[in-house]
Amino acid sequence: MSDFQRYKTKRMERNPEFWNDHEERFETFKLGVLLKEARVQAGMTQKQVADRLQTTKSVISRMENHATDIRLSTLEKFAKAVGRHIHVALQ
Amino acid sequence: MSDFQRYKTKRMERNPEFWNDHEERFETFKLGVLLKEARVQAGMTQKQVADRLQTTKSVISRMENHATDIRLSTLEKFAKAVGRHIHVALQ
DNA sequence: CTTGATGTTCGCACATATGCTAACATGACA
DNA sequence: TGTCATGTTAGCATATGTGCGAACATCAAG
Repeated sequence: MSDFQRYKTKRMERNPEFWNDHEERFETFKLGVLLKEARVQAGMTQKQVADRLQTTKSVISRMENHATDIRLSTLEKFAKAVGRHIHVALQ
Repeated sequence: MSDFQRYKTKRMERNPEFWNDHEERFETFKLGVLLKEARVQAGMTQKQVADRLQTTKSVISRMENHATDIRLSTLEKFAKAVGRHIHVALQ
């Protein structure tokens, strides 16, 4: 089971109406999964990423889980911290 | 000359120190150009895009020119208005 | 059972993107 | 010359993302 499926199942238990029509939240959640995958693939803990960004682990956790939206600059910072860079395209 | 070159030249005249070390602004400006290109290719005016988003043309102009940062949700709205969708990747 | 590492969530203060109006510049066109 | 369409910019109010500390849950190691 994917991380996304796992999350969705867990989320549904607590708050069934969450997924009804919030396409945007859905999209941004997928981004959170993307962030986590990038971090894990870099072999880093949330605290390690946080230290590189001179912030705290709670900030990183929120980005990977709760965030309903995010600024491009924040995304870019995270990407750099895990040794990547973001690519944005309109297609 | 590209839109970017034109802008840079014009911007330099007014505010030479602008480009010294603001990589982030630089990046987000390139995004502005991307937005404008997408809109023009869609054959739409700023007002037409604004109407689809139920906002004003000044908002669109700022996105294409001044914006130093932007939310993913805002980017997505713009993309939809010009008949596209955004693609974000960490590579 | 205790301890440390890791991750999650909440509440608050603060920074800043966003939405709007108004004013202005420019170019096309009658 | 006057008018309209288009685009830019500034100022303000508002919405919301971000940074932080504190409390908590889980799990592995001792």
